[in-house]
Amino acid sequence: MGAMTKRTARAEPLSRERIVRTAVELLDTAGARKLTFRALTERLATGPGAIYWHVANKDELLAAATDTVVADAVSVEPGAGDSPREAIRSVALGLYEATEAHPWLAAQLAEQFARRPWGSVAPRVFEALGRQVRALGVPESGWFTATSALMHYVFGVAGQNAANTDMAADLPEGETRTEFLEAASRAWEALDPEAYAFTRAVAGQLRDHDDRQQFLAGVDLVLAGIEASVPGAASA
Amino acid sequence: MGAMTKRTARAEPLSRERIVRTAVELLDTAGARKLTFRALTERLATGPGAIYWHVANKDELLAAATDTVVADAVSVEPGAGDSPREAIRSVALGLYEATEAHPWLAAQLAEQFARRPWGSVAPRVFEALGRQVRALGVPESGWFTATSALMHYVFGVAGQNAANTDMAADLPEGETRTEFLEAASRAWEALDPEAYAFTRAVAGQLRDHDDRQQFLAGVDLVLAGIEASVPGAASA
DNA sequence: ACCTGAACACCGTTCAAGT
DNA sequence: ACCTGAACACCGTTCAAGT
Repeated sequence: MGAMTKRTARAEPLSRERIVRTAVELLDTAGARKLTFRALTERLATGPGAIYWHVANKDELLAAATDTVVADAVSVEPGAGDSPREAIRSVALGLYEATEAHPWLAAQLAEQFARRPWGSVAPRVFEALGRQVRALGVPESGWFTATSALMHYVFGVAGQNAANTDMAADLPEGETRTEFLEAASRAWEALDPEAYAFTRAVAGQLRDHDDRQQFLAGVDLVLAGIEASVPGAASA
Repeated sequence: MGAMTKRTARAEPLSRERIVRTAVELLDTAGARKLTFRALTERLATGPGAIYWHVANKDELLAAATDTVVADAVSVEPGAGDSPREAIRSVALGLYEATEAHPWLAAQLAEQFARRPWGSVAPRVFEALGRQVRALGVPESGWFTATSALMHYVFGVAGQNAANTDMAADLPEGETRTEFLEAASRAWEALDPEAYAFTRAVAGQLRDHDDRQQFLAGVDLVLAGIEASVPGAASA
């Protein structure tokens, strides 16, 4: 219509922060595979060169996007009256919910943590979980092992559960989580009875489980293992 | 030299199996980012169309490559005299070592398991770990939770440790694992003393830990949590 | 049934040139 | 200091055509 053809909000000047924010939006709405510099330049109404002035490359952009979201998820302070155990559950749940809200996050968490453990993402998660591990009474020599185990569990599960949401936006469409689990469960039931006796026996649990409840059950399980290493404590 | 210019072994005809095997070789030697259809056609001395006749697309090729390697890693039967606990450790260690030998594997495991849990990779791992979980005496209602927790831990750690090897082939070169941990540890020590008190305190453990030993310590920790849910058993 | 290879529709990244 | 946008060197995938 008329002289103004650009439909993008243009008041805000380009900045690293705005680029990262737009990247997160694009990741959330279109999926990881659709985050391209082309799509970004279109949304921001600039050229690729402008983006490269603020951001070194795509890897750095993904790292920054991941960091923003994780910082947000971890920033929720546990309630003052919470036991360490409750605090760990709430930190873990916060990360779990972040991966639900941002289906691309889980894969990026794994990627970031693996490729740049010195980056900002790992310390954030490590710190949030580790403080509560310490409060649990774990001796200092066990801090690293216990916190690592917790973190790996959280990342692992979050990755698996989130991906299905991702698929809905990315691959076949209209498939709900229930249908997805239904299909997976049926596939497990169709496995060879001898070679896959255990997996077949557990197909029903795969079908009926509730993701969040299952996630917390696993956190409790790891917590039980950690608490077993606490000198004075009796098991809850 | 002379009339024979193609240096590739040509006796073997093209087949899905040969394509997958070549893909694994390429992944191992050149890294995940260098596995392209271009590189593949060159090594196999064909055109892309030939590959697409045997394999649907790149995703399927990666799935097949992952499946081969996992099948191999999991195929090692635990010793007849092993306790379930020892058997779990040896299955876990087998997967850990596979990700050490194939640095690209960890990321693919996460990917495969997330995007296609009905695929062949997940059941293989689930079955190998789950049989021992059952042998441990875990009640049936806890099989899924316990096995999932174990598997996620194994994948999580494997991912983190393997990536550094990957980086050596992929990003900056010449960096050894020790130097890598040294740098990460120093970065953790330089964090803000208030916001990152725990992470700073643990920087030394990051620097000094042995990957494999740490991995097994985590497995033991999760095992302790699982055993806490076994009715009759006393803790080891 | 199996393979060829040109072509298509994309990528991330660079860089001379502008303001 | 910040931005433009054409150009470069790639991708995965398709498909008419061959044998």
